[in-house]
Amino acid sequence: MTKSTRDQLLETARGLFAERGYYGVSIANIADELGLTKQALLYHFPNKDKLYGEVLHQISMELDAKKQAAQASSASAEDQLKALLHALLPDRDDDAVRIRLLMRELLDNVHRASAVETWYLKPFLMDIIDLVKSIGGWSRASDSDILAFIYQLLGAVNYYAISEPTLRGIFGRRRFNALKKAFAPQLDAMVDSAIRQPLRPQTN
Amino acid sequence: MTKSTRDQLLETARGLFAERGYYGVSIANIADELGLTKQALLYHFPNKDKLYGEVLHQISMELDAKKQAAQASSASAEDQLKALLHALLPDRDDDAVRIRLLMRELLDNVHRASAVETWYLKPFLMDIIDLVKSIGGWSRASDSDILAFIYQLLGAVNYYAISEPTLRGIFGRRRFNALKKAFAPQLDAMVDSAIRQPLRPQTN
DNA sequence: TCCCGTCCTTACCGATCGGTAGGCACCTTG
DNA sequence: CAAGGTGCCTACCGATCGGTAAGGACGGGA
Repeated sequence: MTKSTRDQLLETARGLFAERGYYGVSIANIADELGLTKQALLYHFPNKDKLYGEVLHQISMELDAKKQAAQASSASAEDQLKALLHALLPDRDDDAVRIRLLMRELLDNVHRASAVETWYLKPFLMDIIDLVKSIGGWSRASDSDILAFIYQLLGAVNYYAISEPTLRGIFGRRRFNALKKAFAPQLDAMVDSAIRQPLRPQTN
Repeated sequence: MTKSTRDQLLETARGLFAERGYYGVSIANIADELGLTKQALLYHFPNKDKLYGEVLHQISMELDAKKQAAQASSASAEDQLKALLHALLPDRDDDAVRIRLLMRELLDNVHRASAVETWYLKPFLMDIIDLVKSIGGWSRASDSDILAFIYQLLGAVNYYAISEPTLRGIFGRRRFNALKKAFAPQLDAMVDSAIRQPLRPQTN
């Protein structure tokens, strides 16, 4: 069974939106990619905004699935956190596409009234806070400290993910591959060392 | 002495490009903001691309200045690294604007042939690699490990910077301010603990 | 056979895009 | 006073934007 036109449109739209952003892609561009006219697209989706919203919705669900899979995969909270970070690292192309699109959404969220990013992000972060809290030594940390810690890890992963093409361009394929290999262990090391010394009493 | 129209246009363009992206802003939008027509803008800049390029050029120079200031501010390499990270954290509004725009550039760099991000980023990263190398314990680390470490720190800072409005929306002003306060110390702690245990022999 | 959805087309709309051509007011310099 | 450059304007261009209207090809069921 081949994919429906609608699903193909969603997939194509996701790729193009991730690559060029909402305003950088016209609905005609998306339809063209499949050899269709934009009116074909408008038959399946009422307008551009709704199409974009559906793409975002799909992505937020996929991300949630990743989180739940990571939590189910391992017993120790520390390993669950690591598993989640590894799951968020870009392995396949569509991983990178998803992260790029969410990063754009984060940037656009200021001026466009798309609450999608917000409502998916909040429970996502809350769950991870709980996860970190159940790691020995972090149980008495403040929510702010934990959130800062988490957000730094997520930032490391996501920023790296969108930088891959640029880094490959800067350093060449060989050195980039070495970097790619080094990234995950280095991330683990960061989690390890942070967990070993959760927080010095800063009292700020 | 008041700012020249040209400088005002550059400043306005920077803000709008950061907020809505290259395709999300028309040159008429930029000129309107100053009560001018787009033809006034086109008198000062040959076309939209050149204007955007000049904005990027300014930003890359400002970033370079921050790096040099951080390196000059402190004697110990570790403190220099921390100083640089703190300098990159968004304090004023224009800090956030700069980071947002560079993040967009990083996303667009894949398809638009703007080499600007690349040439500013490469020496920037190279310098920081040297900086980290001169920290005790990291001198024998591979360039890949160091780069991964650095990139994680930069990612933490930059991702947080573009997330501030969203995070404020999610958690409210009070809890967001607590997070903002917690972020810098938490970042220092991350650097501290990573420096204390530079790398376990991974041999990958 | 006729009819009715499904799926996609051509034709068209007003608005806006980046950019060009040409002119007008103002200031400086001779 | 005349000349020329500066800084901005109105008018206009073709292309493209998101979206509407209407119709045609095609398949299944009555």
